[in-house]
Amino acid sequence: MNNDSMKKRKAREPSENRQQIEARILRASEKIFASKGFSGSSMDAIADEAKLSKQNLIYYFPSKKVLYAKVLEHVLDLWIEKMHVFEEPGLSPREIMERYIKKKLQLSRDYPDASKVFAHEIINGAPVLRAHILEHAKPQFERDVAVIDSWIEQGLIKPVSPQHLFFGIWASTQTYADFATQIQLLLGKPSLDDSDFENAWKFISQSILEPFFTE
Amino acid sequence: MNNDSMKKRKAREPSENRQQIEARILRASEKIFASKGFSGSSMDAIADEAKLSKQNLIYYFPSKKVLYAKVLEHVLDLWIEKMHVFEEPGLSPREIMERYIKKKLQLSRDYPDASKVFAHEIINGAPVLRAHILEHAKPQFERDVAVIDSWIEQGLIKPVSPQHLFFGIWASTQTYADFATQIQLLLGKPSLDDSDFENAWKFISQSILEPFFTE
DNA sequence: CATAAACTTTACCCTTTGGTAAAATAAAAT
DNA sequence: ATTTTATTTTACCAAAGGGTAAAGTTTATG
Repeated sequence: MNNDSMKKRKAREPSENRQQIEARILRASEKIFASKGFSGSSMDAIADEAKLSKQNLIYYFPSKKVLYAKVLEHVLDLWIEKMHVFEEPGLSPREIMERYIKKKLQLSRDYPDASKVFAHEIINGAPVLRAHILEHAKPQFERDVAVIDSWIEQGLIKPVSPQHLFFGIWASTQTYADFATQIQLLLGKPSLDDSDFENAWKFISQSILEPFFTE
Repeated sequence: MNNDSMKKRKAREPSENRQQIEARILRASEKIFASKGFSGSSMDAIADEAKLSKQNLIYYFPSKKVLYAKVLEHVLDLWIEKMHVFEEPGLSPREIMERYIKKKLQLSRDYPDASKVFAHEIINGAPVLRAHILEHAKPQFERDVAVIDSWIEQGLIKPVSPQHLFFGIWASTQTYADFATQIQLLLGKPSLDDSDFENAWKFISQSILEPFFTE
């Protein structure tokens, strides 16, 4: 008895349209969750932002939790999965960290909402991400810390607490996403532009690369 | 017709008790707003935290907005009013900035909830603080920037973008309040202790004081 | 101790919120 | 063309959320 002979017809492939709609919803969700966090965001607000009805939204994503989980998946992919110190042969510690910091800064510029969703989740006590952080991010973090430590042992860089080095890098790069509003207001600009990120980069590299990663 | 002759007795002075209760409520509110932000926090949750009924809470503070405004007042007082660069005679730029950074770090340790409330407000687009930032914080910021600039002109410190210097200081100090959860999880500690703040200070002073504020 | 003022509790009320259920419509596939 | 399947809309609903109103209770003071 093969499929063709059965009563049931084969389910349609997810149409191009459905994927587009889901993507639209996820972008909208990310935006809403970014500004209000999980409990402050309503399905109605998300539906509005995605330009469909709340009921229709629920048709695509059955609950707010599911939606939030999906958004977090994207965030994690950007923030943790792809963010670690790559020890590529031929690259000096300085070059590796330069890439790391530039990439982090790039993420803040390109995905500020993802950064904010992550910030909300952490400020909130990481109710959803706690397990993932312990199981995936922490081991990765420890490997990255070990890399820095080995550089110190080899005398390639100046002694520094690798842990706090990372905390500092994350803080000073993510601030350009999470606290963009404050920065814009203080700089008197409607939004952050290339030059702001250029200046951010200059400062961060002066304060982190220069002191520790110069032979 | 003097007061004594009138029917109405004079209103009681705010009793010791009332002040204590209001303080308790404000602490509770700060805690709840810190973890969930304005729209994610409910009067019920705040009442619970402050150990009184919702109705009773409303007796003391007539609305959530009012409560939030009061909490923000405290936050602003700590974060902005008292935080600026004091040009005390006899102190070198390095000493002044050392104090500034230490104080900031102290605030993160002593008032993490205040920091988080502020973070929520900013991530949210500063709906309530916008005016205050423009009218008070921005002018203060510009004065502080001018101080740094003058140090650079006098050749007292290495050239640096004063604006981004402040953004970097704020980010790397506040992260120990706002992102404490993440830091705890990654360090495998139940809470941040003195040694963590000591290490944070070492790192920040190495990355900010050393490079720019060493003659 | 009587009474005004301060505080607390009880009853409501309207709106928002996250969802369920099912009816109506659109789009494929046979 | 017809029947499945996918999508959208319409009707509801129970719980939560922010308050209002007023009754009841405590406390201080004349």
